[in-house]
Amino acid sequence: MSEQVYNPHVSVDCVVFGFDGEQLKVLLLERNITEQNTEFNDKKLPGSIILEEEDLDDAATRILNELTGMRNIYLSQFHSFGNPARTGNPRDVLWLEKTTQLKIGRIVTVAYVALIKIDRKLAFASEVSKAKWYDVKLVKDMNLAFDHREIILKGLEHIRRNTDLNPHALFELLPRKFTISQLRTLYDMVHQTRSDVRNFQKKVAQWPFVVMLDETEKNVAHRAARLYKFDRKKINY
Amino acid sequence: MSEQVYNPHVSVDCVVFGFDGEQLKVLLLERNITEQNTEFNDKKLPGSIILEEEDLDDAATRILNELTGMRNIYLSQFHSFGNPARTGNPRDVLWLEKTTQLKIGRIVTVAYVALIKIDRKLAFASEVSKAKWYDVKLVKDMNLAFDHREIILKGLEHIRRNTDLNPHALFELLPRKFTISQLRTLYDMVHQTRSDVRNFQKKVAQWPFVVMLDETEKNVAHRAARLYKFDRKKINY
DNA sequence: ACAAAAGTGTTTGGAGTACACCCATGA
DNA sequence: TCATGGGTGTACTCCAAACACTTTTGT
Repeated sequence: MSEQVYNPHVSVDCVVFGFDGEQLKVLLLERNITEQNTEFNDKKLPGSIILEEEDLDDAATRILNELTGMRNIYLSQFHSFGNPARTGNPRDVLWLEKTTQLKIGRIVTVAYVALIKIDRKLAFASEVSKAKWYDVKLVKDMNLAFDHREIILKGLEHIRRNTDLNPHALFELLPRKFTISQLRTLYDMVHQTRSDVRNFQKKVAQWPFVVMLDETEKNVAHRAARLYKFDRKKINY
Repeated sequence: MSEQVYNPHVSVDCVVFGFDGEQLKVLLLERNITEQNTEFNDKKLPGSIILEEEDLDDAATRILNELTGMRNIYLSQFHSFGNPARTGNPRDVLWLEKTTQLKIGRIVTVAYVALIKIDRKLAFASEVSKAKWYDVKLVKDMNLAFDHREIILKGLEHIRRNTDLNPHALFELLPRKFTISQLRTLYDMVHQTRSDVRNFQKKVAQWPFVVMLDETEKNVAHRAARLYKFDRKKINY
């Protein structure tokens, strides 16, 4: 394996979405900066400058693996951000130079969306910084590094458009066995709609890739819901 | 205005589409390289490394303006390409270093799609290289620099998906006054379909932004078709 | 008068939407 | 038995698709 030389001109950021059964969440890292004896806290997207010999998709995969310990995550590139002003905040640049030990000028970042099952216990093996899930609705009022707010919002837009055309992507966010109402809640969350229970059942019934299991929920204080699974092989192209 | 310093790590490439009434075309530059007394010819996308203080969208706008003399071109970023192997051909790197006078390593390129009316006389003011329209169907068998074939094909995919959702973009490609059958030919070209004449008329009739004019074609050897125009203000959001 | 493309209606099936009640389970 | 969410059917509307003949114009 060759030496790990970084390329300090291009980075990759990942907008990692999860779903806890009720809300759409995004995974962010805490950043604590000590400046002249005062502490400053904000959040940032998981991301990194790329390696000199690394493809962009590989960089995104690496970042997610370093952060969560997972492989085979749904990833898709959605936009690049290169406004020179995005590295215009001296706090961000100083922090970067400290953590990377490199001289940092302008950085163009390529942003990816990742969808993961929130129930998998994440091995947050990583760094000093801790990863936590935040409700996407809170993003617009959070303190975020660089232009990460803009990136998150554009990532959201991207999955909305995208799951319109391929509903399959949604299943990356659900547990392996799920109920129709979990699916409906998620669907409505991303599409910003409130769909009718009966009509939604009909819609799902004609998705061949949603298959009914011979199982129901356990230990719920009401009628137990039927469980379903997603079968990728049954997608019709 | 500040000095024009280039950033040799990031470039922008534009996949410029046009429509001649029958075929979908892409605008390419000829590249002639003399190597050890033999000439080598191929084509490339209009593109350039970015300026140190330039946003990505601005770079795309600049490139198109330098090439065509036009402003207000429909432009949309669609993907970034960063495989280290994309600058793996020594011919490409030597050519770049010669034309830019810079030491070139790896370059990540951000690709844009542009749609223009082929009937506007392009002021191909530019460079030594000449721009010409090529049928997109020929792209897969052409000699292209870098990974430009891949970029063009991905750009095509992008406009297909995109004009599904906003048919408006199509009108960027048509002359100001057009017939329904020109619109239909174009529509079928991008969607790879053959739509029915009558059904298509009905579809268009309920697009408020396609407005009928009190004019017909002139000098055609058959019944003259009615002309229409596109009215951007009548788009319903 | 002929060649060439323009323009025009009707029918059918499938998908989306609106809407209200009974069912199963645990507490 | 009650509270909580699960699960089901019908009627209407709208859109997409299939399909063939007459009209206009130039040569």
